[in-house]
Amino acid sequence: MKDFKLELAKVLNDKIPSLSVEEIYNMIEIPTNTDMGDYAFPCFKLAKEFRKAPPIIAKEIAEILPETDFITKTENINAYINFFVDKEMLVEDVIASVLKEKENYGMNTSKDKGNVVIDYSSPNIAKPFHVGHLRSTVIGHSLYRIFEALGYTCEGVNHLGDWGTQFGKLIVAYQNYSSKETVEEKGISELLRIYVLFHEEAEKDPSLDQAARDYFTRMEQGDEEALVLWKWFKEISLNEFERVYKMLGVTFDSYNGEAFYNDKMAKVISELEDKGLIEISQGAKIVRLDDENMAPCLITKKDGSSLYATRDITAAKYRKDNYDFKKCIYVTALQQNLHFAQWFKVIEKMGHEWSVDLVHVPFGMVSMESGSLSTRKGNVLLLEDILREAIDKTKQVIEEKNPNLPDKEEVARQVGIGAVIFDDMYNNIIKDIQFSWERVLNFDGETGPYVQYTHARACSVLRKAGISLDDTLEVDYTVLTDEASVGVAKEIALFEDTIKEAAAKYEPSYMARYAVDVAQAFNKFYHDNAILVEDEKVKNARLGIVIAVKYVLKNTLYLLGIEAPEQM
RNA sequence: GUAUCCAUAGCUCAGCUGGAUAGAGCAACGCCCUUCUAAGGCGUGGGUCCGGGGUUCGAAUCCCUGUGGAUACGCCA
Repeated sequence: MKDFKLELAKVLNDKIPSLSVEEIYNMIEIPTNTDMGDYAFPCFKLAKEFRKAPPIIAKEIAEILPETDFITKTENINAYINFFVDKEMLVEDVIASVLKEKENYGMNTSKDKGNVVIDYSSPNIAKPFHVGHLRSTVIGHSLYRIFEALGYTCEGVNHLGDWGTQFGKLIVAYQNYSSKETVEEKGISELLRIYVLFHEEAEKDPSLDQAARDYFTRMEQGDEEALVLWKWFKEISLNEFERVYKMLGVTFDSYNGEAFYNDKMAKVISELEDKGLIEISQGAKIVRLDDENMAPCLITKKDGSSLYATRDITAAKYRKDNYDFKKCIYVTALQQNLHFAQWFKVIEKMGHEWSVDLVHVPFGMVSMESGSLSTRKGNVLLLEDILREAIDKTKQVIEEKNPNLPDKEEVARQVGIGAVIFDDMYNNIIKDIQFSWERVLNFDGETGPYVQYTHARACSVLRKAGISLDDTLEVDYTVLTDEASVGVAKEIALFEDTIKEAAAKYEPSYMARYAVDVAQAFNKFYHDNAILVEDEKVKNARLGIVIAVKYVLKNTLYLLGIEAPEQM
């Protein structure tokens, strides 16, 4: 695809040699108002060099610019030079390349950019999967696909919270308040019940906490009895998680959780000691970070057992050794900022230059009307319940709008879940979210179902047209110069840049916003232009747009981890 | 107390590395289905961009400061 902006930068560079093509490229803007042009070049910055007022400079440059094939009109308003690109060329350039590349449009399949490790979802074993876990899961999964689309090879790691003192708590709780039969029968909900109960009881009787810590220490020392229980709890949880992942369509390449690093930590601790970073403080091993204006990073407790940071440092080293990553991305809540800042710094102090490739992607908190989520307090909203509710709502809408739809169950699943995923990533991920049934179950406006609906609409037209996506379409681009058609083409042209920006900012929301932009442009086009008309030339040209939109919407939804049903 | 994050329309938010009259969606009201899916399109109303300084030709955007909210700060993850 041709980069008109770059071509334009070259033309301008010819008259403004003091700036590089790249500098000019970065100065070129897209006007807020489309009837001011397709591109604009502001001349304010040239004032110093030319020693003239910006509007005069703009006027002078505009006058000496050579004629080019792709610029039809150059207009000078104040300090701006506005350019109008040849509409036919623009539309042809964009639509033809989508029709040529088809489902690979915008997707770099070369896999030659190196490895990216993405650590996401990472739920704690023995706790149910609630709304709070959705964000990491869905954001990480989307980033995975975004980086793959840019040519990276991703390794999706579910760093399960399957190690730590909470298992000591769970074991103590199990022994005190439950039985083998009850856990077998009720599964994770029983584990949750006794976990909550434990915390209530421990407030009254602190010796329970001590007992829990002792049990965890035994686990780290390889105690059989403790490990059998631990393994059992883990299996129960994993079964539950798998069910949710399947619903969401989320996958992982590795389930190496915290326990996986149990036998690898000693080496790291001795490395820290060898490098003189460890200090004993109140019986615990710590790395001081005073010079960084941060609290110390705790490496081991006074009883010698490991901590969160110990396992993260160990895991990072393991990943570097095994994946030789270009980046290692951690998708976790903003609350963990300090934790990541601390241990990233520890890695740096160890002398590993790859510490700069460790990236924490923080997201905002999810709360409910009823207050903050807390597993320990039992204030949870299960993700599965939300997904089910969304699917049910979708079924109702289908019965109302399209009762003859084939495959209703499957479509309801795709749309209901798409709605939940889209809602979670529509805003910048740093924003806190207060969970709202009203918002999640709203399918109008800037929502997942709206984008899916637009895609299904495009598919419907293609079905009615009786053409297959494999057919080669003769498109006469001269009939696609109306505002709505050009509008669609311009949106499509932004696809690749949007993916790059989404990756650079670790913001799947860019893709969600983009999906809506494309859908809006297409719906306007759809409304303004009859597609299946008598005139073959017009029909084929407009079908070209429909096909292009279908591919772009489908790919954008894919990058968000959302399915694109052909009918709904 | 210290650190980090957030503050834009009634509500939820966009606004890219500062640039031409601050944009969407929801909600409200009005219009458009004998025409390819109305989960759609079009229109109307609605804004001291939290306050105050500063940098700049130019600030919602950058810097400082105040206010309000959230979160985190040693043996949880």
